[in-house]
Amino acid sequence: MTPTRGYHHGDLRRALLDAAVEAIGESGPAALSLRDLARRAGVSHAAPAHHFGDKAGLLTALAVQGFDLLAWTLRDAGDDLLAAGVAYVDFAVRHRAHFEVMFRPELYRAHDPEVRAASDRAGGMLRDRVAGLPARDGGAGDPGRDALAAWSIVHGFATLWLAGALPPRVGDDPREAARHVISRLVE
Amino acid sequence: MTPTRGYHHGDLRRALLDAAVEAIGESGPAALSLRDLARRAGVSHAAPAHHFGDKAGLLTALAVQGFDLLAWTLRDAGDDLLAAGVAYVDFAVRHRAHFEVMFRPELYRAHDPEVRAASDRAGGMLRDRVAGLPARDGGAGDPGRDALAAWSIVHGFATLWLAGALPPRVGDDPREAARHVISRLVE
DNA sequence: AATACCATCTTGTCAATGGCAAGATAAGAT
DNA sequence: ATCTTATCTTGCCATTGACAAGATGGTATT
Repeated sequence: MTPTRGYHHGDLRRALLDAAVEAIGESGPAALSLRDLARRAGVSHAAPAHHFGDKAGLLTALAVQGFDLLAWTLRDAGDDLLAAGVAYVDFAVRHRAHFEVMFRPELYRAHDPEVRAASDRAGGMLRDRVAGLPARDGGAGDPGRDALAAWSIVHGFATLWLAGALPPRVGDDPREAARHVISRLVE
Repeated sequence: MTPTRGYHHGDLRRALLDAAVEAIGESGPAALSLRDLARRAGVSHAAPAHHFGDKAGLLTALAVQGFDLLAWTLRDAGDDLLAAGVAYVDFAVRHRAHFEVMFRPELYRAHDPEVRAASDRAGGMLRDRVAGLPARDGGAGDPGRDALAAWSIVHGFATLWLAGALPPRVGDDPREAARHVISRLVE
């Protein structure tokens, strides 16, 4: 697969990020070990430091990747808020490792300009979808409040799903379950 | 304060849990160190093991404590769903350390019977409050769906608040902001 | 082509941590 | 008074994150 033969790996940065996604998927971000990533990539224990500085540096890169992925996912989901909400939940489930890091700012450098930029891009996508919401019956729909409510409900559902906190009744299809929950807000 | 003079601490278990709440409040659950807790309590580095076995054991005890606290908080908030929702968010902010552990099952033994029992008690409180929801206009309000939507929105808002992910616009009063968000669902 | 330069990766080391084992101390039970 | 048990300590080991110093190989300059 990877043409890694020589002294130089060739694409170690990407390999380490991929390994991190795999490792976090297995044991969560708290149990992540740089030395384990190095072993998975077949390099020495100090190789990751060169590319990311320290563990927070690696997770910062992962967070940037995650926010970008989320922005693209929301863009591709189209203009409909329900569809965007389902896509948000689907992203959390399919890219669990990224999602779990993104919203745990104590694990990485959340003030990093790249993180801010990518995070703003994703946030903008979500806000744009909320703007299409019909004003609620009787009241003037405050877009800020609506966006916050929409973000909260999809983020909460995704988080509870990932935490395994939901009762079995909810089923095993996150998209289907998310549709039901979100439609309670936007119907 | 604590009569700890002798060889035996007297109430080490409680002291360690208190220290854990303090430490997690400072640096999050991932950075928690048993040895640091031992230092804070003024005992040797191996003392915690006797009471909790290992780190997961200590966090399991903390999760039980947290779910019980949450159940009491919801009970005291009264029957109104809006009030219960605000209380949920308020709990997350005021008992941040407990909350952060409770919904991170990979950190502790989530299948522990004591955890299950306490978690069920808290969940029951929330469901009882949702049962009082008026059926939504036109459709038959499915209580399961309503409960899931209500839980999702308050949990999501609380999580985003704690993560510092919300824009400054939202203000600095979580109860006030939560009231606005939740009323978008229950109005 | 020879040299200098620099990014990449390795080896070696240190302090801190989690966990285990064995022992010391105190408190209560018989 | 002795036995038993719970509680806490000391000592130890493997693992980890971080740092320092060195090895390797590609790239630019002349």
